[in-house]
Amino acid sequence: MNIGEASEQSGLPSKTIRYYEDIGLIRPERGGNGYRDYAATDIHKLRFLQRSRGLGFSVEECRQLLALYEDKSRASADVKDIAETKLAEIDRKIRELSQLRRTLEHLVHACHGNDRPDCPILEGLSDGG
Amino acid sequence: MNIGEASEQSGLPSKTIRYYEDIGLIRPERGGNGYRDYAATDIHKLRFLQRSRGLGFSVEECRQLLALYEDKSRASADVKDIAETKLAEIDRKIRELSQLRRTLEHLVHACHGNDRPDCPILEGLSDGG
DNA sequence: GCTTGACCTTCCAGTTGCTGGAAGGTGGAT
DNA sequence: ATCCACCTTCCAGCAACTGGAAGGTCAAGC
Repeated sequence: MNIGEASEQSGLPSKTIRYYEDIGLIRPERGGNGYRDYAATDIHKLRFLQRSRGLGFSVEECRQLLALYEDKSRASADVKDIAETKLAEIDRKIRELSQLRRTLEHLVHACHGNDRPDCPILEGLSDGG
Repeated sequence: MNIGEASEQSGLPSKTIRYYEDIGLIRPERGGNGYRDYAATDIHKLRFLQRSRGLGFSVEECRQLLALYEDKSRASADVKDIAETKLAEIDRKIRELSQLRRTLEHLVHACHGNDRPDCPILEGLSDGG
């Protein structure tokens, strides 16, 4: 599969896919013509990258997450720690998104027309939960 | 409140806080000595920025989100559209995080010791939940 | 009152993570 | 053979910080 279709399948621009190869996140085969050739697992990894990057994980964190799928990493013991740290982080992100959602919804529905500069909803903004 | 305490309260490095001022996201007062002076609402905004940035929203998106708390924006009609778009986006992010969580947990608990290069869990990686 | 040290200021350079564009090769269709 | 859409590398620029230099501020202690 060429990079164009890989781009479509993963939702990532070709440019970004090449960049991810530059920094060693993926290693597609090359055809006789020099074109990159993406296998199914490459596409899975790319989609995974597309998602986790969009969810606020850094490229290095994504590298760790991807490493969890590599055998040598999965064999290692401290990788479980990494995974559990990531799980906790994901839980926190989910909580924060839920809070953000509540705040936003409240703001849209309840605060319409209120023009005080220090709207009480602002108070709830940072309370997390 | 000086920038150091604002940094502690918000979880953002002072550098980042100054940067956010540079690009016009916040406008703290200045004391007679030239020091930035952060009010409670500034802290709320900073914490909000810390969170929404960490959740994968771009600075420009954060600017839009912050604008929802400004009166002129709240009065406008199409801002409700922005808010609803953001709500949908947040819902999507929550779903993706939940899927990422399931995948990760499954991988940690169920795939231990499996050293096939194309572990079937990889298949589930991109299926979104 | 003078020094010490922790804070603050601006400015400028470097890093990360892309993103766009130039210059040129490949490959199927007419 | 020529077209056009694809691919390649390389290099430059942008977004969002991040670090460090050079210097001002302020409360504490001698």
